[in-house]
Amino acid sequence: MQIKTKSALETLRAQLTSGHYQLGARLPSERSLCAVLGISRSGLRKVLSRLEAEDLVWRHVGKGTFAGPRPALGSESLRVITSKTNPLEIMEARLMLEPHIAAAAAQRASFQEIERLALCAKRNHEANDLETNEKWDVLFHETLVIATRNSLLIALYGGISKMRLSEEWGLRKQQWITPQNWDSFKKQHGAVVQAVRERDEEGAERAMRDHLVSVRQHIQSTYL
Amino acid sequence: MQIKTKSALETLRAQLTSGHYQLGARLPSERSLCAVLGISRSGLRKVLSRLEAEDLVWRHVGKGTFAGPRPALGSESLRVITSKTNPLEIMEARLMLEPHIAAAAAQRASFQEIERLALCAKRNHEANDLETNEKWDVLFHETLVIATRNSLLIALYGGISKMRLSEEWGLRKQQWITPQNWDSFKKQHGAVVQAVRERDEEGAERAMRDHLVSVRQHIQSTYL
DNA sequence: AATTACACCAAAATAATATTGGTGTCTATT
DNA sequence: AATAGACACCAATATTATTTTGGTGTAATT
Repeated sequence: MQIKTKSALETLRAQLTSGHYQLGARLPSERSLCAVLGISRSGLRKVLSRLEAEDLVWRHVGKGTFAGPRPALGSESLRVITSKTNPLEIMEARLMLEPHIAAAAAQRASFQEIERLALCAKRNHEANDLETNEKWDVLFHETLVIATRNSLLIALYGGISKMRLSEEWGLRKQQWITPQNWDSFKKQHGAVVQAVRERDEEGAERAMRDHLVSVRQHIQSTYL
Repeated sequence: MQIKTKSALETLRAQLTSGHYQLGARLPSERSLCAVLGISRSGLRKVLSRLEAEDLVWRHVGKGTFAGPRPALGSESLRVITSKTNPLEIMEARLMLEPHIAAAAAQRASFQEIERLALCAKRNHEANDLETNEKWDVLFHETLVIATRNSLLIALYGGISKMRLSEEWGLRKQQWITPQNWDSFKKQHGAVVQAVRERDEEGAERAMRDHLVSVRQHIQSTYL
């Protein structure tokens, strides 16, 4: 490496470590930065590659060069996720969230929401095709999360709902739904509704966990 | 209402109830639909307003008119949520998710991820301004969720992260961050890292819950 | 009095353009 | 021979412009 590019490297590294560029801040584009430093773009790119290896910057086509380590998260949209996730991942996420959601709902649900919950469970069981069944089931769990009054939770859960209503998901469900578990799911929904109605937070949490564990079990048995 | 518009109303209603338009399907634009039905746009809009009141269609500017009831969830973007939520809501959501995330991470984190975790905790404590501190803290928790290997969880947590990095949030944080708890937060992060390193799922879960409960307590004390 | 025709608005989708990092080649310099 | 520079081109992304959509009001028409 020549003296010119070497001095440029040290200049940049000094600026990055000294806080001249804040964490996450965007550096000038390569085309303008190489002019400022008085070196060619090829030379600058070697410098940047090295700084990237040191986790002092990270780069992305079309975006630019940024100070700090590469953020591994937040870049992917939900659509991209749909293709990468699988039913077991979804169940893991639901098992983390929904029992607590049920508990919070038991604490805060309005009378109207409880009735709506019961209606969803009823329609879900009455449904005579899988698509309608799934729609009411999704609505059941959505109603529950809405009852928590937590707008962030509601927004987050929207991601799960969208995924469940996606087409790829629908095709998969019929593999593990059978007349036997159809009936046990009905009982489990009923248990959740009753616990919420009685403001029994622990009971709602337990009933929801039982339900989701049961669902996961059926998925696992058909997938493994 | 004249006979022409009345017949148009019934035509549309028949198509909507008979399944000519599937649930969620998009109807032609008003400008083309009124031509097809042979009525004026003003007349068509009255018809559509009535159908909307009957929950047979729902409309949105720039999008179009759709068959079925208006979807209650998932329509709001994260930016909208940011204005409606508050620190306590965020902490409730984090308390639901992150202890379980920590447990899963303790089970699956790679060696590299554990080192990165330790680095984030270190940089977080070294930071001498609140903004940098918060950024490393967010990175810490993001690394943890990435270590779960669950792409859905990762996507969902992205919503929480974005909210924490929003400007409104940053202004609030300095109200509850003090030199005293600065140090206790450091110890709590260290406890999480150590538990993950020892593959102690229960310990990681407990350490994370302790940490978040502590954070929530500081928020509550300054807000109430 | 109801309907139509028309003009305009803001939200949203779509299309077009510009910018950015990534890559290779050829020339000039050392 | 080896390195640095200048250039052209690419694909991903951002930015800007344009078009389309439902929403609203007013005047003319029937």
